[in-house]
Amino acid sequence: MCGRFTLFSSPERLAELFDLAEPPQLAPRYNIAPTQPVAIVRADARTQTREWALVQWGLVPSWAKDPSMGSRLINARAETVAEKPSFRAAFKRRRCLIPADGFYEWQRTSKGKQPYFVHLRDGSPFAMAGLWEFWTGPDGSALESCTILTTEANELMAPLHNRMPVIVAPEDYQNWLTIDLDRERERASLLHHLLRPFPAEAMEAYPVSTYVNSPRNEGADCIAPLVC
DNA sequence: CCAGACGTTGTT
DNA sequence: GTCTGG
DNA sequence: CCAGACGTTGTT
DNA sequence: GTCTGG
Repeated sequence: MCGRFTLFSSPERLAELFDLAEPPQLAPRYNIAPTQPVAIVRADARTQTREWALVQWGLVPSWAKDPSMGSRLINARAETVAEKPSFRAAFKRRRCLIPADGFYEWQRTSKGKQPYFVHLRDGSPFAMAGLWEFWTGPDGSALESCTILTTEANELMAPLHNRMPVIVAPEDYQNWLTIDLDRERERASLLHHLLRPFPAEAMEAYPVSTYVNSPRNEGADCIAPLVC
């Protein structure tokens, strides 16, 4: 699954990867946790352009009575996302990309839980597949939120965990962001095809200190290789 | 009909 | 043990 | 994901 | 909002 990740790549590099006119205003983050604000890239159907947004991690369905439901909807299974009541509306036309340059997974061992930092071999930032949603409170307050899609683990991840976030290849960004399943239902299979495990050969993982365990620890020490 | 759930993970 | 909050 | 709380009354 | 269970 994906319960923590990082985003410390330069705004210029992110603007280039996501083909955005303006670099996003983002400070480096090494321990992004559920309920915190996360940067997303989404398409504006009106203007046919991409935009950045900061939304809360943990999807709050539009029909939720209060926002507390979000803390339990930080991930959505790719296999069932099109059918689940909490996600299906967003899957049709509110998909997004969630920029990251790595994520954490905790391996369960006889000695407890060992965190690992997982990243691309070449160190590039990448995009996780996400959904976003909007919610309006009884008092008119507005909230935007998101969730990260998961799929089965690839060969690299399998020893650590049975699930991993969906990583979208750059050539698939446009389809993921812009297909409208209300108007083009036949393209659902194309979208589902994108939600496959990323190639293990392009990824790498190494153990890190349990310093990362607490969401209060936000420094670069989170990704320091564990010295035994 | 109304009430209550709506999710993922992991563990047993 | 289980739920909520970050 | 992990960390931290988990309760009521009354008083400041 | 929509579906399932009583």
